[in-house]
Amino acid sequence: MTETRVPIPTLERLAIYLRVLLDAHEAGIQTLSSQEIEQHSGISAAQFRKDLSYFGEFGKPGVGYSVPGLIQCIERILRLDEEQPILLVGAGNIGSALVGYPNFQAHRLRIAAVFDNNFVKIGRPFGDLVIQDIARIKEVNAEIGARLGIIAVPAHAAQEVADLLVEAGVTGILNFAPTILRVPKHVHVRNVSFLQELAVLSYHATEDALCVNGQATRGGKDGV
Amino acid sequence: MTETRVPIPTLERLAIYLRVLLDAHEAGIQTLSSQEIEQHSGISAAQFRKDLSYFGEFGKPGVGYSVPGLIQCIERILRLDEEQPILLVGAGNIGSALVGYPNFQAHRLRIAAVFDNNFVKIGRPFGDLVIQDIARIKEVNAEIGARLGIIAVPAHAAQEVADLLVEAGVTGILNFAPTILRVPKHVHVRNVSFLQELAVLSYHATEDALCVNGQATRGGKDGV
DNA sequence: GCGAGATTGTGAACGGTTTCACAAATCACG
DNA sequence: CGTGATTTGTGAAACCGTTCACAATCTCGC
Repeated sequence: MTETRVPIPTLERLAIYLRVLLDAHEAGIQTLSSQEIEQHSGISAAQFRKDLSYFGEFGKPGVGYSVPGLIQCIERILRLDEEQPILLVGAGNIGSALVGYPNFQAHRLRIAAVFDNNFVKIGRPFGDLVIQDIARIKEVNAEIGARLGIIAVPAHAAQEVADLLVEAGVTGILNFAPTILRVPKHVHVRNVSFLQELAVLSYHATEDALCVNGQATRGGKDGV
Repeated sequence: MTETRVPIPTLERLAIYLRVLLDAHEAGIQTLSSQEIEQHSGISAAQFRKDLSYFGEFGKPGVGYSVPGLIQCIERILRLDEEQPILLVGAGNIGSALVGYPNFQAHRLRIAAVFDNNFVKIGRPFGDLVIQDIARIKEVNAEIGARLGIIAVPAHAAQEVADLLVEAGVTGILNFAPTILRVPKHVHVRNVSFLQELAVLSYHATEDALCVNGQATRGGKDGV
């Protein structure tokens, strides 16, 4: 284990391994080999071992990995070993789906507060929470101390919300708005774009490669 | 432009360029250089040009790219130039957010039918649609002819739904359930996992590298 | 206690994407 | 029409992540 920076894909897979391990744990399985993890995760055994090697040595040669042990380790790595409060901004459809999302709990992720700028919504209940005024976000997070925030507002408001989240002390933002966010260097952003995902699928869904080369260039005329 | 397979990351970025171009178009801008696209998308100019080069030549040296022209080309590439019907399975929170998602329209993506297996829900309105029995999905899609499907059901039901979608003729699946789906080779799956995204952010949100090496291996004892 | 069998951790090879750098193309303007 | 400034498209180089292959480690049964 050399002191390299951990690749993002590795971190993403870590969350997958964790899910597999939690399932196995629930099923009462005590030990799993990298081979078996491959079967359950679809990720190659070699990849799994390499991923873990960034963080240390967690298995026993000839045996495999202790399920409860590895769960603990991965949770520690991902900082999911203690409750991780999250600020949600945007009490619309997506926000609603998120507060109702049942799987957060198992990973100790908890939406600790919801904000919106719509005066009609402020004060109304939202899941177990009450919608608060976005203007008070900094003040509220002084209590909560959340480092994670979710942006579930329309694109045109997203940058402003991002600025507020950063000011409130958030260093990780999950962004559902289809916009590029400008944030300070120490803040991490991950974008979730349904459109992007569907666009990629749309491309693949039709296999005939209808190339549009020459035409395309000519199409440019109307713009110049 | 050689006849290479297009990298997935390129396709993902194509959707981003398209968004930037649509914004520019709305603002009345007629021409954009790769440099300007970089400014608006956060993706390097060289990357942009390389991405487009997989599909042909769309720009004019010394000038840049015609905004309306390039919009058309990218839409054609991504098969977003004509309406793309989508089957949604799962009339829960996430499904609800999706039918209410306003940005699909601009990309000609349309959720054409919603399915669920809950008898209480079947027949009820859902957005502009009526929830239909999942058992009839194949029959219904014989009419619609959708090639894209969205899985927004609990993890334990996801594989079964995937099988039904494939049988109904879908070749691209957007999966919101936290499970690995097994599908035939010709079917493409893209997973959206809030947990995974938040886990990655959670890792980065705390910068102190608390390594847990030796301990971890020992922690394994309780499992073996 | 020892040999057979299993599985890990990791350096090295590989393959694919991104970045670089520059020739070719286009336009503006005198 | 020719020169200079601009920008594209793309081969080559650099970079990064994945796959491979094997020595080191551990367990089990005799």
